[in-house]
Amino acid sequence: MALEVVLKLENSTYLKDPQGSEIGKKIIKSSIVLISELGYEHFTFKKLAFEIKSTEATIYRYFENKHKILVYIMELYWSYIHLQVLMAIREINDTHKKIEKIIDLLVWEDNQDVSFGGYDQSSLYKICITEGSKAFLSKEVESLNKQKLFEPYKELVEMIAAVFKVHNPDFKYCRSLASSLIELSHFQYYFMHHLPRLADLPEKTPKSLEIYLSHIVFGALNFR
Amino acid sequence: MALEVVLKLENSTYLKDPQGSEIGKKIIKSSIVLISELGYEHFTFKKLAFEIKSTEATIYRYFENKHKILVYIMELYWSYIHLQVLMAIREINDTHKKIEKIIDLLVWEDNQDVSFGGYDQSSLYKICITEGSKAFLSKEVESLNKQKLFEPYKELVEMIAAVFKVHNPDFKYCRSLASSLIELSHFQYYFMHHLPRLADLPEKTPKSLEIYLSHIVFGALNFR
DNA sequence: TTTTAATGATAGTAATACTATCATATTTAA
DNA sequence: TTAAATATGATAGTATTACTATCATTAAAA
Repeated sequence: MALEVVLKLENSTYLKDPQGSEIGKKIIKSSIVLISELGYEHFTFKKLAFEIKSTEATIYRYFENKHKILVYIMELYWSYIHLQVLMAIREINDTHKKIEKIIDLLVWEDNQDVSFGGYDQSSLYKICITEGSKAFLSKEVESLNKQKLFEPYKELVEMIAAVFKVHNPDFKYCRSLASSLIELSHFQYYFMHHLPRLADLPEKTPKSLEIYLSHIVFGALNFR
Repeated sequence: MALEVVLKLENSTYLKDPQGSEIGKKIIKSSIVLISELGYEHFTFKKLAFEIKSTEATIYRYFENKHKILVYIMELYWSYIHLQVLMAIREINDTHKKIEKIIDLLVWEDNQDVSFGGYDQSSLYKICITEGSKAFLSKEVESLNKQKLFEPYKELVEMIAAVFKVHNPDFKYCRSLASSLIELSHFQYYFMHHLPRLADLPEKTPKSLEIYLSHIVFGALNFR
């Protein structure tokens, strides 16, 4: 299956819509590869300009600064997961199975078979694991938040929380559990690969991470 | 109660031990205040030098770069929590109560009454909430890890994991649960204050966060 | 009291994160 | 078809950052 998906982001993450031009698309594609290779801190507009065979000036016409590019990429990720989850759980009736599916979609295999905007899937996953939280852990949160930059994250959390709510209407922390699930799926993946003494997932398989996350989610939902 | 605690860190976080001189202590104290005020990204050696009425050159004799200062501060935090937990749970026999105490110590009230090294407690907490994960989410992890820079975090996780293991010897993810607990205590605190739609803790009280974390931990430990 | 170590003062460099300007190419609209 | 608008390229320049290096001065230790 090769499904083409194009997600349109509507907010002030960018100055000029990168989806609207060839060079804009190259900016996003190359940013994803570069940030995952160099790490966010070592990623610069100069390196990106060289990569897309253009100039810094051009990039600045699309994005105010590199942080906005990171936020844009994370918005792509959140919207993408949102869409994937929506499509996948539609046909499932059992909430337990829905939740298992959500966990499955949050933990990516190396071979993601759904192409999406032509972006490098494994680079995108690397970024959301290692750089994702840097999108909102900054002094500028309040201002970025006012500009609705984290809307896709919030919508994803609310959608997952709604599934939790159906599973257990008495559970009071559905949103917290949803955001915890998303963050933990990244952090535990990172720990199992880079700081293994902070986790007990020696096999380093997506499956073992999914089992751990299931314990967390169903443990909390079925508590008491 | 005013308890004086001095923690000695033994590794290559620093070039010259900041605890060994007045100016060294000022570097740490002011870094804690400055990073919490400006955020890690806007914190520079120049601003720090101005604050301690010294020069950049002097700071470079203590720390290679600002990232090492952040790691040093996080090591202080992890060691401090470790010590607090050790002292607190010694006299508790019931593992359930031990775990509740751990959660209590991870979530700080505004008025921490235990002075520790003369550092500003609320600034230290702010840093570990907002900047903490930046200490290890970097391309340099592997190298920093080889230099044993995350040892205090690992020891804290292993200590908490040991308590979980006594509570439920069959639970297979004690380390992951411990690191999850620590990270979630920071992230959910951050969400409840800055991105409230990602959490359901409208009261924004330490207590409500502790209750949520208890659900996660005991939910997972008592699962099935 | 002499050596050693710590700090201060100063200078300099390469890279980063921008801002600004003008020319040129391309697209669109009158 | 031509004029106007828009997008990009080329280039330059600035303030700040993240260092490295050197030498003088001061304080502490032998």
